Amino acid sequence: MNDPGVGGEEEGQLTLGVEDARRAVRGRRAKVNAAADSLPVARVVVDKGLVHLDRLFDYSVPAKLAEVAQPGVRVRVRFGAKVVDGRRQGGGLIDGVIVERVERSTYGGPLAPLASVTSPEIVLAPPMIELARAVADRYAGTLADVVQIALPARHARAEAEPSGEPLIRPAAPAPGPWTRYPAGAAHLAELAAGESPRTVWTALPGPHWPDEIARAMAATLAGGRGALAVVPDAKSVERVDAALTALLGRGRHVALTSGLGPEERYRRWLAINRGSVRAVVGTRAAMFAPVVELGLALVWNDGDDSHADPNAPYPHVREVLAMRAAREHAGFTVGGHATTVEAAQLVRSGWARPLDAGRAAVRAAAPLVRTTGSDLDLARDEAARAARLPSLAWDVARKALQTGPVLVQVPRRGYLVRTSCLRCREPARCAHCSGPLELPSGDGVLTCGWCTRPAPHWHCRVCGGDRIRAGVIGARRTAEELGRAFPTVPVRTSGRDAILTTVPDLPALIIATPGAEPVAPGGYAAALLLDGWALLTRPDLRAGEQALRRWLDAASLVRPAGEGGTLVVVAESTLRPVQALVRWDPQGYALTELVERAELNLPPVSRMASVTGPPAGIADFLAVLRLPDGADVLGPVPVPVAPTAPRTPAAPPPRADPRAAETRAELTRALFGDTPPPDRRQPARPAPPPHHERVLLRIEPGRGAELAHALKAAQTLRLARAANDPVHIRIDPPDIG
DNA sequence: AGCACGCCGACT
DNA sequence: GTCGGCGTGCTC
Repeated sequence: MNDPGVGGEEEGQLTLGVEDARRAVRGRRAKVNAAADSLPVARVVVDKGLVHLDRLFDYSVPAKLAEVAQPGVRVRVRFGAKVVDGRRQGGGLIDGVIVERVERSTYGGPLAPLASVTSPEIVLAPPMIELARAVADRYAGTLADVVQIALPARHARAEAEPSGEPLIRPAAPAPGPWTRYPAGAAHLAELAAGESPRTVWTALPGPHWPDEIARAMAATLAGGRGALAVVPDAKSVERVDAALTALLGRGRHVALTSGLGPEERYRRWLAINRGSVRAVVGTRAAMFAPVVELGLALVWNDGDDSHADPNAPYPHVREVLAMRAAREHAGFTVGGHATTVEAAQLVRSGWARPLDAGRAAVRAAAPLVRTTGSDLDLARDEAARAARLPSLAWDVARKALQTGPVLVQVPRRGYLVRTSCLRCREPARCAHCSGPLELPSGDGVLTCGWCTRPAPHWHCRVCGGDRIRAGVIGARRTAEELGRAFPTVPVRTSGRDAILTTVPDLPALIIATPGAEPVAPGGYAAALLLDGWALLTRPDLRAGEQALRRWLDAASLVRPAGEGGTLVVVAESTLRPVQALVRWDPQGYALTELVERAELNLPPVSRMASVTGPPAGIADFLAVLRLPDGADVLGPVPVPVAPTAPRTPAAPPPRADPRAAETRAELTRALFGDTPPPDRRQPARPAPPPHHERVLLRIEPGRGAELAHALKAAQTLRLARAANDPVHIRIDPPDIG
């Protein structure tokens, strides 16, 4: 505790109520612990403790902290103390942030004083607190949880350094690659003029998107405002960072990635917070970067999983940035080679407008896309057969390898597959609630995974077929197999654990999983997208959308058709995502998907939430829940106890404390000799398998806030009563079949 | 979540 | 009697 904090608490002091304190001040008996003269109460969000109870705690502000204890500063407070004879006992020091200063407390009891102000740095200015509050409400979470995500750890040394003067505005950049978009230059001009356009940007295939992001940011800077871009991974941060450096030089922007150490992270974050730097590119956590006077909030590739924060309450970058843009009157862009259904909804609702290039420009930039069925039509060549490579893929690869590298995209292992129509492969859905139909291993009755209704007379709502196909993932082609098929060509792999960033423009086979594709500076001569159907039959509402996004991302690394670039996708050419790829029409796909989701009452048109926990907890939660009119309850259904689930009650502990039992045994042995008394405990019953349930809640469009509010109220009520059988709430659950 | 108060069974 | 088990409730 030799931190240069400002102390306010004397050891063993008598706690004064606010009124007492003010009387003391008035009576000119002001002692060390007298409360501040004006706004003597600080409302504090505490960092630990009441994990789920979303409350602020009031503390009195000692006079000596009156100036420094501003809203937004970090403080230390005593928490959890007991009052004995008017004296506070126990209670540890915990971290918190002052949310506001008020004249009087609504709390009935005596207030403890702020123990100290950790530093005068305002790390959570009121607008950011309001944002955190809104995000917490949107996701039925707590302010403390959101603050924890938004604030980086403090580092005293970084804080002691000056952050430098804000730099002068750069000149507006040339439109550069934006000239390929009819409205591109105008969009930059709007940003530079201080306007706040909201756009859904469908990026042309090719390597220019980092430069395009950098130019949009630079235009915003030219208009005197700040810009924030959030991208899915460190690799993408590097690309945008490089483009910004090329455009602005050094010192005008920062990159925020999780790879930074705590000191450097906090140093950069402070530079942003202090207004020294106004352009920020980063990964997920950067969504809360306190850019001064935000003029543009941009998210790239919003369909990527990494944009969903893994910490409660699981805010999504796209949603948070949209909220920020609205609150801070900033421009907003969601961009990618693909279009998510959520982005399409932003356009359809009129909240954002499309920003795209038109058919001719797309045709000029995209590779030739060809499709081939998966298992039919295997190549005649012996080695290609062994690698299960269709003849078209084989031919294209062989030819392309004469002019450059060839990318082979293989899906990762471990996709679960549910049921689909045998004829058209449309996922089988429940006629009542549109949930995914599952085929239990025991009996053969099709059952809805959401509402548990059986579907014995299912028929496909697309083609009318009535035969079910239970998906099984075929054997994955390996790099070695491909290597044998092309023995003279170097084979390199890029995947989860070893990601290649770039590969030279030389003939080589590059095997990569989705998202890990390296960039070839001159573009790949060809790309093969294998196992397309495996991506498509994943038990996920977004399977088609995700597959298309991964294909488009890979396809964007291939040379244009005019330069011989060719893409082969191994999947049924009649499937909608495949057709969307062939036509290079991500927006059309997203729009169709959106219309369908609306018809089926599925997200993001309807808002959904899941509640997971032990059956007793779910039952109690539902009993307590006052659901808004018209909301649906689907389930509950049993679910495996997820590793991410809230504190799996690890194998029920033995009834009695084993150590106590042991010492007692020792004691009896010492007292009564070596013969232990008969053990009267019940013979160990086999522990019941851990079992959770999940219930889905659904509400019509536009009423998500009501649902979140009701869920949070029920959660709060239960937690106030007892902490038994805790349940876990998640708005926008990612895995709803 | 911690942590304390408080009310029932085994040992002395 | 007294120790100590964890059920219930509070934390500014």
